[in-house]
Amino acid sequence: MSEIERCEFLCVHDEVVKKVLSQMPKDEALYDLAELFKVFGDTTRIRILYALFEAELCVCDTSQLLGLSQTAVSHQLRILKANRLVRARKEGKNVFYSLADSHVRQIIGQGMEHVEE
Amino acid sequence: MSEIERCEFLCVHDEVVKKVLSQMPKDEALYDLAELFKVFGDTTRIRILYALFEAELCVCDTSQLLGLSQTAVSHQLRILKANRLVRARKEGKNVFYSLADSHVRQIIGQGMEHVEE
DNA sequence: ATAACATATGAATAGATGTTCATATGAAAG
DNA sequence: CTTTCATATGAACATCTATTCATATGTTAT
Repeated sequence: MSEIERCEFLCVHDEVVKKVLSQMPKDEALYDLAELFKVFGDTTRIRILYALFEAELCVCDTSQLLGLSQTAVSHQLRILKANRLVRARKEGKNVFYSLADSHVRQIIGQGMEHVEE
Repeated sequence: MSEIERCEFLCVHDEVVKKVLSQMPKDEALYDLAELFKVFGDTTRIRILYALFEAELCVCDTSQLLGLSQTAVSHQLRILKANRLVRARKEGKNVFYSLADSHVRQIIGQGMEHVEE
């Protein structure tokens, strides 16, 4: 009898396991969810998002505001856009970015509440 | 005149910049926030958290439920606990973990909404 | 005490990720 | 059309992180 089987019969309450298994979202959804949070899980991106809380900003503005290189900001904005967290609006040579939807504020808001406790 | 200065005077609207700068949280808070989201940004940890949505589970249960090694689960639960996302309750040889507070559900819920759109 | 078991921990390795550097694209101005 | 500027992109490098393996801790039962 393997270690795994042993443990299963000792610890697991069948009903609980079945209940949990039946209510777990699909792996793909969980993967996507983790990918989304990964996007929030970087100081640079969080700072960019927070800056966009207050105003729409172009890449150049953002990089100066936050003391980052233009390239770094551009790379991160690309990731934010790919995950539909920001929107881009082109105006001449500039590209202005803004928050994409209300989820961004809500997710960050909840996170901040947790951190500040 | 450096590239940076050039850009600043061309793109930045002083009022906007001042407004954004004045409303940015402290770097420390933003760092902590990113650290928190980093915790959510891993498939294994998300799966563990979701499993705990439905029931309190011991390490062994969790590892079998999710098809992970005991060690991997233990390492991840340690991180979740350090970030106050789960609670531990010792009962004999077993340690039962459960969600720590309502923020966890809310943050994950918001994230799932965004992903499912 | 000793064996069996659940959990935790430390070190090592492999894979992922952010920044930088160099360069490309595309738009406005001269 | 050539220059200047804002932005984007690709490759390389350095750092971080999750898993595994080996082992330690602490609890229960014999």
